[in-house]
Amino acid sequence: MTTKPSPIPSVWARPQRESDQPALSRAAIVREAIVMLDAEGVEALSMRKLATRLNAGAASLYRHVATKDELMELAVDEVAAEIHVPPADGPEWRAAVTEAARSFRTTALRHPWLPPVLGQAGLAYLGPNLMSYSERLAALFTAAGFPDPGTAIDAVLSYVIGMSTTEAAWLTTVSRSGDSESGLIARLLPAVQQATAPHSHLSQGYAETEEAATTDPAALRDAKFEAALDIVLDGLSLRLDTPGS
Amino acid sequence: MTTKPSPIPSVWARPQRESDQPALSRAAIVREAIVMLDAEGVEALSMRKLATRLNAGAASLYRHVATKDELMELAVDEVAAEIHVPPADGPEWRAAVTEAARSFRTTALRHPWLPPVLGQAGLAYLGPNLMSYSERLAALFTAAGFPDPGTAIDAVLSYVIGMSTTEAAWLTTVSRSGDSESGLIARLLPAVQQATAPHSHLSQGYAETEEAATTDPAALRDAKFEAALDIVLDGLSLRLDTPGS
DNA sequence: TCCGGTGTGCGTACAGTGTTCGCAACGAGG
DNA sequence: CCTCGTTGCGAACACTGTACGCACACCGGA
Repeated sequence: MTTKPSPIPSVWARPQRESDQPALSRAAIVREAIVMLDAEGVEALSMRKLATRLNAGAASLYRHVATKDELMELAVDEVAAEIHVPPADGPEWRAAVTEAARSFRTTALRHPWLPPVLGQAGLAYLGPNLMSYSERLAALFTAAGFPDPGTAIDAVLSYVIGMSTTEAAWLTTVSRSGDSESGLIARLLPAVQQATAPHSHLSQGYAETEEAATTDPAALRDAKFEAALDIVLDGLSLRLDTPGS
Repeated sequence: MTTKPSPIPSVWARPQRESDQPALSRAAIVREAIVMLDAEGVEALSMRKLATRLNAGAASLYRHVATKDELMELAVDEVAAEIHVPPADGPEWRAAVTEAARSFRTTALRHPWLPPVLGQAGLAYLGPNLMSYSERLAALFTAAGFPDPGTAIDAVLSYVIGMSTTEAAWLTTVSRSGDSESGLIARLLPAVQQATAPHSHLSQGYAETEEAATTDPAALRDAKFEAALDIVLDGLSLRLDTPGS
């Protein structure tokens, strides 16, 4: 109100191109969007808040990005660049695939908004970084000698996506709760016990949950990821030793 | 305007409890929400539209449901009741698990909004139907004699979730495109070819895509699901034959 | 030196969202 | 008959994503 009281064009110091920030570019927008997503989650990202953070007006963003969905696709692909896949070198395929799977997971957990967005997006899959990720995975499996690399990719990638989705959802609720992971587990324990009470196998299984409150939950999640991944990789190795069909 | 021009309380036929619909209940709300979600997807569901469909005002819904997120959790759990798991009967575990996996997938594809919501939801997992699903899965794996049923569940469930998420995202884009599945594939082919051009392994792999335009895409998806599932199940069977550790 | 044209920033407005408040009408119990 | 707790809801609030159109900065040519 006090800063711009009159529309008098008798302006003294004109805008003079406030060169604090290096202007406004698609790259800068995407970068800052990712920062916001990481910090506060999907529902905290609004075009207006993002613009304010960039010292810009909301409408300005639309000069560089067609729509919020497109911005999301760009963010997804940008983040996909962080996933590391070892080069294809034949016999060491198991270690390499394990590394690729771990890298996907850590990226997904570093950006917990990623899995659900991936699950909605649709055509973000055509982004260059996601493309080159798939490409490198395919190269790895063909170099290893798999007769049907496509199915191999489906198996391990689906597993990794599913596991990461579940974990990311959990991490999101953790950070929304404002509590630590073990703290939330402890607070949740009564509810879980009550819910699992009528289910004999579950109450037995969720005895682990009690452990999780004492030991480090993150380490336990790591172990679970590795264990189930090993199952999938075992299944894969069968396809390699007996190249039937 | 013409229906309620004056606030005169000289009302003749009072509301008289319009008994077309059986009033308004949490169950009815959730049911109708699922109908809307199935028909038009997540972003088409708003409290106001939902209320209108139930011949009610928007605010009325909040008498039966605390928040939209809670409504979503209820919808997720309601839909989870459709997933079928065969009873645990020992040696036939492979067929039974396959059936459970297929049932999860068909449910997810019947309600394509489910996977992304599952990935955001957080504590929907404590709903009674999801609980009993997990319970029946656990029963199945323990009856089969797996030394570590938890990891077995992780492996197959993560795979199924990941695959269903990807497929559901694809089906969502298909239905948003207003085209048929093979029609959309055909229209998308140029873009895909361009995107995969610099990636040798991918352009080879996506040669299948050309097939998909001619043959039935749904059948092809079914086959892919089964093939990768078999890999996971092979890995599982190893854990059973050699009960190491 | 001026002069258009092009691209960028953005104030404003619109239609829609989830949710809250407070009031009206009802059915049941005393 | 009169209360009381419950249910429905009109209106309002604080937001959201996005379209429109104007103002201004820059730049190549005259």
